[in-house]
Amino acid sequence: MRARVERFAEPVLLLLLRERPMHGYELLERVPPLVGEERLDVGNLYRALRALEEDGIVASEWDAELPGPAKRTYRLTDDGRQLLDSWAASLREARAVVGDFLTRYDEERR
Amino acid sequence: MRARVERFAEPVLLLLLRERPMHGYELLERVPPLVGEERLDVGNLYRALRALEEDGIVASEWDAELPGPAKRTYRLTDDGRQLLDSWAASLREARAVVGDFLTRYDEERR
DNA sequence: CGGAGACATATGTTTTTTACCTATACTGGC
DNA sequence: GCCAGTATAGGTAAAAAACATATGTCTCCG
Repeated sequence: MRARVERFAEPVLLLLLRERPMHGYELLERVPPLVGEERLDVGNLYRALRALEEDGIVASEWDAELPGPAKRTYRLTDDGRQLLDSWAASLREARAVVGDFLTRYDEERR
Repeated sequence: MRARVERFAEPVLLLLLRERPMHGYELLERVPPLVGEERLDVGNLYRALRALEEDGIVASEWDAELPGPAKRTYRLTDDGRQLLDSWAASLREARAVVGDFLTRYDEERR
């Protein structure tokens, strides 16, 4: 019964892409440690990326640097940066709410 | 796009019931401020309570103190206390994960 | 040179969680 | 008698997550 933040993978994705553009497979490896999970579902990751692209949060292009399987490099758009900022604000609130819960939990502990 | 902790209403329920037994309708009023939401869905609340009871996390009995509609008073069982403890531990972790995210977010802000 | 395994992207389906809506019953006050 | 507040409960739709499978490329190894 692990407590998890809803859709937390999304802001993590955006954060990583703000640091530098990368492709999906790399995100697949880099997201989990930040989320505190073993692994990220592959299918859902690519679906999420395409959804974010539809909404103009990320943009991608195929890498033509020949060798290796076709890969798409994603980068954060300006709208994406804004979305990340609002995720951050919202996560700060959520963290405070959990903090209040824990304070109250510790208070009346017995 | 509010960041919410998955199933957060449940540990809040348990916390409130640890403080003192109460009935569902009272929880309905007391949970939302702790969760940082406007309201808690009525139907889901009672469903959750019955599920928790099936699992031996809470126990309830009808109040026969006549006036008013029939009401059920819920209290936390020993198993419930244990579950609350493990929720708390898990929420502490989740809070730390979000904290790390925010630190990293603030670092490379630009 | 054939096959295993890592890299890379993607779709389909099921389950779980949440949201939304409706139903029922008792009581007090107007 | 009816309306609003108290109290519990079911049904169903939508959203999110988990689980499973497909397809193609390239590298390394025997």
